[in-house]
Amino acid sequence: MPAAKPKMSKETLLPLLASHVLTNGLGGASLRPLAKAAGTSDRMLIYHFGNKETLITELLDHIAGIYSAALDAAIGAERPKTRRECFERVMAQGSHPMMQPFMVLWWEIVAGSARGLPGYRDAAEAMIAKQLLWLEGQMPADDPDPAGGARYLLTLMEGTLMLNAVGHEVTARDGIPASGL
Amino acid sequence: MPAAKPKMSKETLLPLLASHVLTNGLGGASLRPLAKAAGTSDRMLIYHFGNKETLITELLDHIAGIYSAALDAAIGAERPKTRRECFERVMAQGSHPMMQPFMVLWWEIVAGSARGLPGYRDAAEAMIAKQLLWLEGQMPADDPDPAGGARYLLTLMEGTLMLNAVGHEVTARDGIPASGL
DNA sequence: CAGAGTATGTAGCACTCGCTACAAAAATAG
DNA sequence: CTATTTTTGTAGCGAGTGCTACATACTCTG
Repeated sequence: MPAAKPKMSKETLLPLLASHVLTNGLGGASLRPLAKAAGTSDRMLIYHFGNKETLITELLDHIAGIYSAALDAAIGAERPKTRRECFERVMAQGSHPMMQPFMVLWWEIVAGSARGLPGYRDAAEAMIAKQLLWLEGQMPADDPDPAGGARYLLTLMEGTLMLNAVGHEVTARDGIPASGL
Repeated sequence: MPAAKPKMSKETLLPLLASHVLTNGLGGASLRPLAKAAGTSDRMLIYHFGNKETLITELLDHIAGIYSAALDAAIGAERPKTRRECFERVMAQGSHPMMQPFMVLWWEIVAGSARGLPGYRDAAEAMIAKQLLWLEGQMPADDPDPAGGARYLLTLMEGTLMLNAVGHEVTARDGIPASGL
């Protein structure tokens, strides 16, 4: 017998949409390809979400949730000894090929947030807040100021990731002082 | 008599196109609005540039040139005394309202570069390289490692600007250690 | 001035966009 | 089972997309 209908809904649709957006981008996403990736029609996307804007907004929210869950799942076993070690470990994780689609999408979210597109700002804020919290939990146990250190490392990380994104890997690598942090 | 025809060409077109893109964004730019902003028709844009892709590429190159010239025009009179002073001065300049359209566009360029869109990467690379060079020239005169310091400050700056772009101004401000740099 | 090349306007093509009207099927309620 | 509501398919609308065909002007060369 043919596959039974999976009874689609926002909840079943969003993961499929997210997966499509992670590989194909967010800015150029249009209803018909999105629908095809989710096994439906544009007609049904509008039916479930009302219009494209709220679809994107809810999709961004969903993606922020995925990201948050991914961070939760990536808690290191033992705490790093130094801030530098923490930085390097987190950067290694963020540079992992598996995370690359996420990074590519991330800059699109930043761009949308900077331009004030609806939904982007909230998603970006949530993802940064989560990352900050997570980073704070990953700081060395004896760090005198974990919250401040997390903010500092986050700033360095994002600057480094951006330089990587635009092909300045060398600048990014040499931008981190050999000692200090 | 009516205004004489200014004899359009790539060179006369690009500044008008750049101005339109700076306020209206790059991703959603389409030929007809671009042409209208430049006082022409889509027909003529294709005539001069061949197709949209090379138009965007040349436009990005032109915008990188504008940015470079703006940096050249913004050389401080006297050198800062410390790296921190240098950082704060440069950040103040980058946060100036006048520069905001540039910053909004910048993240769009980063996103395009991360996604591998043609032309974006080269423009982003050029702008970062220019900024790095400029920053190096703005470092304190007695800095032991101006090139390394410039890379470090650039990393911090871009991380901070990104946090600003997504509404984490507080995180951005507190992400810079009170002493050290 | 004749002819050649360059520049520009008009109209339109094939396509995609977000979205809707209409109707039929499917599930649910009584 | 009947009646109502929820879910889905088909078809299409009006607008916008990049781009082209064709014809016309303009400008320069001989």
